[in-house]
Amino acid sequence: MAPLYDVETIERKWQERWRQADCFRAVAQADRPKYYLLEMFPYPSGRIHMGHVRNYTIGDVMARYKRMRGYNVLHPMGWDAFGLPAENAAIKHSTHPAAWTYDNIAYMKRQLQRLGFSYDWRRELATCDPDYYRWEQLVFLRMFEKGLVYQKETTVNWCEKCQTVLANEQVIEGTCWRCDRPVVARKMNGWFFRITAYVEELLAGCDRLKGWPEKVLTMQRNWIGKSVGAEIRFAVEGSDEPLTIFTTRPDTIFGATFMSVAPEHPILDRAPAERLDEVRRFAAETRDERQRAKPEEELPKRGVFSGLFAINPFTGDRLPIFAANFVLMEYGTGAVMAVPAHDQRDFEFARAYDLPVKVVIQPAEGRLEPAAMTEAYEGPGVLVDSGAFSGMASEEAKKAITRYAEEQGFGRAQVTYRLRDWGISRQRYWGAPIPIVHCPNCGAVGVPEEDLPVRLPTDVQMDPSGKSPLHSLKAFYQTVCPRCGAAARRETDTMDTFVESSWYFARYTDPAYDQGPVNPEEAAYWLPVDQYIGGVEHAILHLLYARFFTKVLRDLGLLSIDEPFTNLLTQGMVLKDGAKMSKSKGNVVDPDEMVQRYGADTVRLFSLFAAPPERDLEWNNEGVAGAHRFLARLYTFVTEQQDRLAAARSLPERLTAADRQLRRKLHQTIRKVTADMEADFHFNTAISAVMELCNTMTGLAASDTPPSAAVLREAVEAILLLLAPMTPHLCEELWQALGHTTLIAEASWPAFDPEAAREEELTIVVQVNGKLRSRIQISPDTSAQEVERMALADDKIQKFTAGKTVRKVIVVPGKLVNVVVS
RNA sequence: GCCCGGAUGGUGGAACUGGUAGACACAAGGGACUUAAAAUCCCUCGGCCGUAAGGCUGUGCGGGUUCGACUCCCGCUCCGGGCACCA
Repeated sequence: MAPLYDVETIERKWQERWRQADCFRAVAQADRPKYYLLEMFPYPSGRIHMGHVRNYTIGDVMARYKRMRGYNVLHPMGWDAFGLPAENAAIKHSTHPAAWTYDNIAYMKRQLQRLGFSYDWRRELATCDPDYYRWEQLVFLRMFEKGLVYQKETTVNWCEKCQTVLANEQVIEGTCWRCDRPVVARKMNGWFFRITAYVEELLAGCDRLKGWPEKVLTMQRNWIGKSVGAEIRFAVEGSDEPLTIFTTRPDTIFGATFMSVAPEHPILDRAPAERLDEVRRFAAETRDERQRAKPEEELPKRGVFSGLFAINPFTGDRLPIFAANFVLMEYGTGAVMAVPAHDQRDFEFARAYDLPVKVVIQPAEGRLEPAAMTEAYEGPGVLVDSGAFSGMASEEAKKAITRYAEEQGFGRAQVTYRLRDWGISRQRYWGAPIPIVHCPNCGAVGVPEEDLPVRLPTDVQMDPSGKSPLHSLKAFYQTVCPRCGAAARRETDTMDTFVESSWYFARYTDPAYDQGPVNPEEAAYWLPVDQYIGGVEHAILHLLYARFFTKVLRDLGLLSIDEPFTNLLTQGMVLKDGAKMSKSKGNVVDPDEMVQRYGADTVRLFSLFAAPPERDLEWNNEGVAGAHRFLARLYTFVTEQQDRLAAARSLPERLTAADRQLRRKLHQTIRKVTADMEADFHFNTAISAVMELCNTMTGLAASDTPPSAAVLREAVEAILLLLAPMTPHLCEELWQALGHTTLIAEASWPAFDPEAAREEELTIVVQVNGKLRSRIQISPDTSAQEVERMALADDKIQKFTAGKTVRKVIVVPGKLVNVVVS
């Protein structure tokens, strides 16, 4: 289908006018209410995809709407420009990551501009720009000073072929996503952000973020994974050093029949010589097994007796200590007391190795017999066989037993989290250098702030192996210690790219500020972000990191907010043929092609119309054509009557029935669309309301008794204003056609007139026993008694009530009458 | 396994706080205009019965509450997402 009006000319024209008028430039004005609207910035991968189009369209509608409502709107755009794909592309195409990245930025920027998004491009930033990452390095150093950054040796995903660490998400079923070779676990030194120092505040914030989807908050809470319980020390036979375990069920401690520790647990080094080989072999096997296992696979419970025994401090029982494949060194203390009767994993393990099962909790219903149990009972109940604690309810016993352990000095209440510190070291080239120098005398020393930025050298040759050139670039890593002057080695790892995206929203408030990461005055005016919009795939990573970083920047005195994003909208995916668009499936829809064929307004309109924002959107080319036809009808209607409409002045003194009908529909539509915009971003219903209004308008205009020109003009103007945030180019064009000389982008949102919106006549539904039987027309001021009388007198209703007794009549004012008969 | 969502015509989706189910579109079918096509315009469009008027039925399934249930409650089924030996 060819475009039905000259979209190319119209859209280019208005994009140019907006640019000339500079109408999306944001300037802080203390006396005006601000609105900071932000969409997640893109990675410059090459071209924008429909997911971007949808995300940025939703954001643009809100930004334009808020402007029309009188807010001082900040709506910036930039580029999440560091990342591994640039390195891969550079190797593949024999270019430089920077060149590839900046080419992509230029191309994608043109694409975004062609869609008519109302960004303040003056604030554009790219995170690979030294003027951006120098401030990130400064924040890193301040965090280092405060102990919020530290280095430690840890296990990472390493690809031999690519000579690099892979992020968890780059490990596909145990193999490298790029070369398909198995990933190996490797101990490496790396830098960590102490996000766990903020774990309680991050968790508490989840209860206060009223503007976030509950789903995202739940995911964050789960990720943080707070467990309340107790830490208990068990003496180990023949050793001074106790074995410390963490449990959430101290109430079951009398039921412990053995102990399980992670295969890597240090206590195993103390195993008797005759068991040591077997224990070490088991640890090695488990490591391999975990390596090979698919992530979702639950391995059968296996273990090996260490030869060691622990003493239950409550019972004095001698408990064999097993190395077990299901115990994780990274969680809790890497050791657990095993209560097979009341923990499913321990139960399975006990059955597999023929270990005793001791019941210490009896449920309210029934009675547990160890021999008869086929699974553990993990629910609450009453303690039995638990010494002085017998007879207590399990919840009460948790506290009592913990208190007792504390009094006796072998335990205490303890809280454990699933959240780990954030490992930010990447053995990649295309990232922000970590501003550290490793000195043989002084250890890790921060680069002095006056020496920032530590520039990422650009005169490097990319190594086809994927190995970062920084590791072998003497000019980069050879340096001297800033503290003692000794020859030293510069850190050659770069930062995780999630660091850049953790604070970019704050930088937008003054991206050129050269006195620090954030201009305090601008930040004080604009922050926090009032509305943030992006994909739900960032529910944990980016959104949690950004929350963490906000608190860090606050504690460094750089920001004065606690949370970065007041309201969050997670938009659904764009699907084609029921599946996510992908090259391999061949179901990719190219935004450029769509824009060229139908124009930006049509693409925007369809993205908004096809589904509410939070739901997945099925792309449908026929539907796009339909959206285009709607715009074309409006265009034709206005241009055909342009002279009449442009000449029309104030409303006539006496309105005809058609005038009143159109105005009623018009003002009802303004009310409806305003409510949709304010309440829940349901643009799809807002658009359908405007479509109804257009149908009413064109229908009346073509009738024998058309509305007057002035009323038509009022309707057209309102339609244009209501659609302006969604399809801004066409609305500007038609706004001008009506004779306006100012931009609709700078116009005010229309007000609705309740008087004009009021119905002159209401349709009341009449039911008999809840079934629709008739409709009656009444005037809005008819009394309930009168409505009831009219309903009962209605012919059709009489038919259904004849010969029956009317038991009850329910009148819902303005809605319906239900006659109950029997 | 646990935690969230969701299920409405051929399709995408509407339905306020329990009050006309299917708005608005798309597709399909029929018609008008045209030499023809495109574009445009008009009509039909959940299912069953009926020439019609109208009736019955219908929001994943089974119960319940209510004058009245897509909406609330209880019990399931299926689909999507997140987490997952987390002690």
